[in-house]
Amino acid sequence: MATRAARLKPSTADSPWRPSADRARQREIKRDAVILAAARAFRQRGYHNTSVDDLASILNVTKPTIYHYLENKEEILFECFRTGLDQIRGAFDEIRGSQESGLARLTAVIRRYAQAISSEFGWCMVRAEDQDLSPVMSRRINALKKEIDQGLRRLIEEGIADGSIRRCDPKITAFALAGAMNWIAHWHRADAELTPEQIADRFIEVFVDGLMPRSGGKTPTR
Amino acid sequence: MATRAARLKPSTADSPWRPSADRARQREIKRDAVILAAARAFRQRGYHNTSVDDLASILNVTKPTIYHYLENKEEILFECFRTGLDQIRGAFDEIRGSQESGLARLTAVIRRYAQAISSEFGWCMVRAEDQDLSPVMSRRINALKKEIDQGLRRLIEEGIADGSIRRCDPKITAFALAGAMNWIAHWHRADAELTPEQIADRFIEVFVDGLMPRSGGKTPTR
DNA sequence: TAAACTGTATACTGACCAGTATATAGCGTA
DNA sequence: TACGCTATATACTGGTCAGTATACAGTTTA
Repeated sequence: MATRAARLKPSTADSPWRPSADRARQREIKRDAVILAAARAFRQRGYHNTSVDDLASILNVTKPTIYHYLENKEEILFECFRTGLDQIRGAFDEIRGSQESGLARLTAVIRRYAQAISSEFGWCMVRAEDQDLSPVMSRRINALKKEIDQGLRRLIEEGIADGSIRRCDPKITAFALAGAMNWIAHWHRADAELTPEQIADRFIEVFVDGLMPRSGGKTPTR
Repeated sequence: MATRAARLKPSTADSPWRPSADRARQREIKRDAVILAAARAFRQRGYHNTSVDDLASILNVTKPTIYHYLENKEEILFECFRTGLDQIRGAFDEIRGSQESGLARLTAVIRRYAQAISSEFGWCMVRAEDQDLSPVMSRRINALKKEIDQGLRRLIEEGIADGSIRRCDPKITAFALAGAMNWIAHWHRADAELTPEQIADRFIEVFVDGLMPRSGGKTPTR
């Protein structure tokens, strides 16, 4: 957006967009730095226990500098949220057009999902409260959340249709899956013994095979 | 505690403990009313977005009255948390001494767990942040949470030992179960189409049977 | 009836904090 | 060099809110 504005500005220099683009790039880098620092601080101390002054001091600047890059505190939270959520959306993008079974595609999404939730932005994604956001932001966030939920449900439905997933209630199953994964943000820390990949693999085992012993062999997905 | 203090106080009336006990009872009732109102308000608007003045006005009293029954805001949150958590502990108490299989006991706990999480106190239980609590309270809460987690793990281990549960990682499986259930607090509302019992039953189906179709018949637990 | 205790209110304090008004230094452009 | 734009700072404002000092009314106890 800043980049586009810079390009639209008339310029007579022989390399018109070079310096502007560079500045815009700098701006973006700094803005991202604020968002990352915020995500870390929010995860560690909570949204309400982190003041904008705190963020500024973490970044060795003062408050007005933060406000130079982002409208208000809510927008910071929103951007943290969105960054995390985009990773999960990416998981769905990756399997788009895949010819694999519904179950195989679902497990692929689960792996990426677990990674996103374990990231620095996981906490914001999971704990960003409706109540802390204006109605407008709240609607935007809920729309994004809904998209993820629908994506999970659709995969489950497709799995049922192609026979790779047992007949079940797609809605509740999607809730159970999302809940288990979102909860990772509560207990996983970078120094943990299990990597996000390992967690994902074991979750997949639990969900795919179920708790009851099977008479047959192992699942074909592993 | 107030009751005990009242009983210890020397009294010469012919029915010495009657009025005191009555007062203590009144006090308890009012204290509980504060906690319930707080749980509802916190769930609806969040802890930080609910002021003690708000609680007071919901209860048609003023702030000092609230402080007459509870030390500070943190204690209110803690009591909300504990009330919810006690319900889950009750689930474990109920199966104590049961002769059923590990899997059967686990599903029994899940049913009660789902109910507790769907209660008015579910939100507080799940969303009470470490960061909003003093180190002392935080430790107390984490000890209680750990107790639940250990309880789940033990049931899973016992199920594996008695053959009712497939061999799996008890720790991660307990996390997956707890996560799925705790997440109920995020999406379930009293007016939902599914009752907590129905949710629990479908969760059990998902976790027990797994996503992959089984060659054999249905699970014996249903 | 007097003293002590209990429950509740009014009115205040001190801290915190989101957001802003304004100044300024440096850089790009003419 | 002069102008304007960008990035950053200092210093302030207005509002919120947890928690408290104090008063008082009703009830129990002596």
